[in-house]
Amino acid sequence: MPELPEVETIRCDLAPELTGRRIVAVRVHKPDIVLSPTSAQRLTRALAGERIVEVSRRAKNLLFRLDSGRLLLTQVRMTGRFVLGPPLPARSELKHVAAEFDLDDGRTLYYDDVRRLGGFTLLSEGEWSVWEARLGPEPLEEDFTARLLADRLSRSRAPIKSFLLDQRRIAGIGNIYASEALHRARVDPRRTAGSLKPLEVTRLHRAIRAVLRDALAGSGTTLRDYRAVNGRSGRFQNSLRAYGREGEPCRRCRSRVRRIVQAGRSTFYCSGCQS
DNA sequence: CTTGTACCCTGACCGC
DNA sequence: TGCGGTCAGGGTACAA
Repeated sequence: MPELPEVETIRCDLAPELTGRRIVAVRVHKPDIVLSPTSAQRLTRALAGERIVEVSRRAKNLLFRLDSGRLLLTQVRMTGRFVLGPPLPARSELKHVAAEFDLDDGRTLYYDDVRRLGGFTLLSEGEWSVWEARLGPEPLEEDFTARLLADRLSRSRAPIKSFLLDQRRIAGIGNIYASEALHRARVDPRRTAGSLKPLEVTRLHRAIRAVLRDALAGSGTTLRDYRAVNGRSGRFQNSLRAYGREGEPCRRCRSRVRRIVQAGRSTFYCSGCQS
C-alpha cells in the first residue's frame, strides 16, 4: 500500500469530512475485500446507523472509530483509494468500486481497488489491541528513539532492507521509503541489521524520520496507482534519490544507482556512497 | 524463534 | 494486433 506518508495523507483528507458523520447505508460490490472473520453481509448490517467519531491511523492501517466503540479497519495496500462524492467522481477514479458508504449528509464515500488486495474488517476494542500488539513503533512518534532502533537492530540478522519492511519491528515503512532511508543514511541495503555501527544507526534513525516527514509534507509519492482522496497525486516522487532510478547517476556521488532483489522485492541503492 | 518464498489480484508495459 | 512474460507502493500463511 501506500506507506505511512500516503496513508496519513488519506487520513488527513478524510478526517474533517467524516468525523461526526453517520453511515446510512453500505453496499459491498466485491465481497472479497471484506476480510474474515467479518463478511460482506455482516459489515453491511453492522455499519448501518453507526456514527464515525474519529479517523485515525496506525502504521499503514486506517481506522474509523465508531460510536459503538468498534473500529472499522482499512488497509488500502497497493491500489485501494477513497473518493468522496458528490459531485459524482470522474469515471477514471471509479473503475473498480468495491464498496460504497452512504453518509447522513447526502454524500457517498467510495472505495475503489483494482487489484482488491486491500480491504476492511470490523474489530472490537479488544480485537484491535491484539492486532496492534503485533506492530512495531511509529517512526514519527517521539518514543521512536535511536536507542530503541539500535536495540531492535541488534536482535536481527536479517538484511537491513528486509528489517525495515518488517512491520513488527518498525511500523509504516514500505518498499519505497526503505530504499530512500538507506540511501540518505548511506547504508548498504545488503548489510545485516545487527551489523550496523552506532554512527550508522544514528544516521539511519535520522534518515527514516526525515524521509517520512518530507514525504508527508509532499502528500506522499505517486508512481502509478496511489492517489489521495478525490484523485489528488502526491509530489514526493520528484524527490526520490534511489527508488526507481536504476542506471541513473546518484545525486550525491554520481555513481550508478543499482537495482537488486531482496526477499522478492526491488531494492535501489547507490553502489558508490552506500557501503 | 527467525528468515525467505509463494500467493492473493489486475493492469501496464516490453519484446517478439 | 496479439501473446507471453515481468513487474507493481502489501501482508499473510507456510516452509525451511
